Amino acid sequence: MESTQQAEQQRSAQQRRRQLLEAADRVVLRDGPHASMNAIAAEAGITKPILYRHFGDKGGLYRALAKRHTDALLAALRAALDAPAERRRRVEATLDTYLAAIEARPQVYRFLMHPAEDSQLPEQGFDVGRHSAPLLRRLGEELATVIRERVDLGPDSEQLARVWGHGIVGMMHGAGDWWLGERPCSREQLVRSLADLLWGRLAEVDDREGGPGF
Amino acid sequence: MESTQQAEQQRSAQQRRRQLLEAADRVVLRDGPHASMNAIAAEAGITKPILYRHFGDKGGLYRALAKRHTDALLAALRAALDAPAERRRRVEATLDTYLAAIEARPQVYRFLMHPAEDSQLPEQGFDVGRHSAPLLRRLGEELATVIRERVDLGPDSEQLARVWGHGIVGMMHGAGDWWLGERPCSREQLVRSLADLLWGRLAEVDDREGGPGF
DNA sequence: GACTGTTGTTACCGCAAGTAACTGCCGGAG
DNA sequence: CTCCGGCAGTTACTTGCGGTAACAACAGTC
Repeated sequence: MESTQQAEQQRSAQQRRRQLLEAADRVVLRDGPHASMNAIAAEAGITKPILYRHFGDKGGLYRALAKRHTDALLAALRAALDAPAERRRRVEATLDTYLAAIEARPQVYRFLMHPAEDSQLPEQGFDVGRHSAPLLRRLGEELATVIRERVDLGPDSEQLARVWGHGIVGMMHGAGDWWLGERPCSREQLVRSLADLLWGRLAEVDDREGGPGF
Repeated sequence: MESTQQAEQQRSAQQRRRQLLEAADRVVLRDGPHASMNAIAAEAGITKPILYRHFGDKGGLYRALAKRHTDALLAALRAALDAPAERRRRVEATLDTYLAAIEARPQVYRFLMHPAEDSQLPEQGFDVGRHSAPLLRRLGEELATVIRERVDLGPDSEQLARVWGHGIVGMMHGAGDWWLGERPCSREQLVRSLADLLWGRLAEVDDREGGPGF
């Protein structure tokens, strides 16, 4: 016991931080986003104040935790997004990568989508329109960049690319969340349906005969 | 008679409940979703236990509060969705109605998007894929119904309509949230850009010459 | 050996959710 | 008139969590 304790003590602060993050990860993935600091500290074999010395407050710990997972997922998505294939294939690969990730580790997904919890000091009123998780914001910007670089949108391409980036990410998120909860179809089918939507099938298909309004 | 007495009591209880909800509304819209039960009770001129007698727990109060606003917004959106106009106009009107609503009352928006708070007993692990606010779920289903009824999608129209419903709602939500936070363009422009996206412009536009991957 | 920084502890504060137990009131029964 | 059951409302409490202050051991340094 003492030897391992001493060995642990001699490690650098960075390594300690990683250790703590891994312990926090285990607890959060087991108990959900409402895991208490006490529980995390206990899992790490220490007590609360040490966590606070390393991460400031709970928001800091959660932000650090979220950053790890976000970076990992973003790297995977970047790979799918940058693959040398035609556009439709890239879009499908990216959708599938995202959906496979949230399907494989739904607890991570649930944690990542928690919008910053508190972290809101009483400023004035409260910050509006910052519901989305940082992951979605980063993803939207990333996709906007890719669109801007790869697609020729004519004038206003800057604005248009950003709108589309966040819109497509939102579509992926919304459909993915619903799908993960109800599992109404296979992943391949979902990917194809969403790609079809983006490919304008909504505009092409006919109205039903006898529908109201016509 | 007992029945009339009970009816009167129920009626007054209903009125009281509405009064309390209105007070809660004021506090939540002033202080944000972290308003304390004490504060709400004080605003209503009473004390905590009465709130608990009426709503069970905080989740119950918040659910009742959210239902009011969700119903109101859904009614407005249904009107836009059912208007007798061509499809593109209906889509734009619906998008604009939603965006105008979140623009006009961002605090309501912020409150509605809070995903059910806790309310999760430790079953096994924790419920996966239920991040989205009830509003978004209901909206997605609503839109799916409209699509299914009005558009001829061939086989698998059931699944396809639901995927598209939730996907489009997610797109609206994601882009709307980002737009509300950064205000990068006018509402009209946002509406048009999103409608363009849905109308397949992404599939139509050309790649940039010299891009990677080709 | 005293001086200082790191790493850890215990014990506490403040605050919010939720509850138990009491009080005052009103309308009907004897 | 009096007594009594039920309902609105209160005070005062428990529990649990985020966050912090103050203290305790141990390392290396002069």
